[in-house]
Amino acid sequence: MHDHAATHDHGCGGAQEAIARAERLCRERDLQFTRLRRDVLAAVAGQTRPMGAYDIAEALSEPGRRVAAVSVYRALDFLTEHGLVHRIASRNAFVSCGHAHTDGAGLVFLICRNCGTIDETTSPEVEDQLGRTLAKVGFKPTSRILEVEGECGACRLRSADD
Amino acid sequence: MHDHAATHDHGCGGAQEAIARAERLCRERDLQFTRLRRDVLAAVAGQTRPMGAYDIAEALSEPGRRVAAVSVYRALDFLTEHGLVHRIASRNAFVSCGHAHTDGAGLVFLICRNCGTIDETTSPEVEDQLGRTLAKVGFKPTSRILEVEGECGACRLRSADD
DNA sequence: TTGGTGATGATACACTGTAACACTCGGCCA
DNA sequence: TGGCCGAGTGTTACAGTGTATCATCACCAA
Repeated sequence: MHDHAATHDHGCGGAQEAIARAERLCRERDLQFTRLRRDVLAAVAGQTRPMGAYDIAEALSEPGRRVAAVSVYRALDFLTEHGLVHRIASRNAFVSCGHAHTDGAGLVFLICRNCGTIDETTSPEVEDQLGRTLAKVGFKPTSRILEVEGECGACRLRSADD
Repeated sequence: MHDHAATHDHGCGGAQEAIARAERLCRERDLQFTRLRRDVLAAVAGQTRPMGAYDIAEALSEPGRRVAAVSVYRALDFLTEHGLVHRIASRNAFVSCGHAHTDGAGLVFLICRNCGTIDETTSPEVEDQLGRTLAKVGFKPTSRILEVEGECGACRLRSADD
């Protein structure tokens, strides 16, 4: 397959997998994977675009059940804390984690200006250089966010077709 | 002095310099550096921590003059557009640009968890590796944000003193 | 049973950002 | 001179994002 490690494994099919991984992780760590948390994860994992907390709340609400945004935020706190979803700071929105990795280190988010999808990769080289740069200025990192906006591969091909 | 290129030149003294640079830039590009824009820049440049738009509005308001947040946002739009201040996405806040560079490319923001100050550097090496990584996955970048949270050099020394 | 803990529901609120409209001020042109 | 136009600003209202607080429920342990 393609030569880049991390690509869309969100998108409909990805939701099943994301939930399976979450269940496994919660069993291992003795955490509660409740219905709300599962539903929030499913909603986020069913999209290739980032969802706002209020979007999620609306998506989960139905005639019989009203899910308030605050509940969604709590579920998202849980999910982000355990690396199952990520927050996209530049969009105030959330995406499900496409990786199987445990710690959220070294992630790069690729946000397409055209189609809005978010892809996620890691780059040890970037990580490495960044670590070196930080060491040089005497800064001890605990977390970092790296978000790139631009045009994704699919959209570039599509616009080349014109 | 220290071996890292970019360090605090905000902080009180930096405000004068930031304004001087802004005036120069606006003259060059035939832009209006109005009182409001100058005051907003001064407020931001007088701090080493990021300021929220509402903080700025409050700081500029006095008995005789009420500055509404929306006015501050407009001034900030202008200032960010021309690279005079930067928005810190992870904090919904703004800092004045410590560099003399023109385009906002390759910036790294260092946010201290302890004292809250924000430092700014650039790293061609990180930039370079990131470009390579993006090329590999076929993503064409237009802008990026890179924000690192952790402990700054000053705070590390201070905590080592204990 | 009682008490504690973690998750959820519900309301209210604080903070962040934008839309829409009116007004002023300066420059420009008839 | 007078009128027009555009940029900047003031003002109000509102949309979107996130948190504080308290009540309730389920579950487990003493």
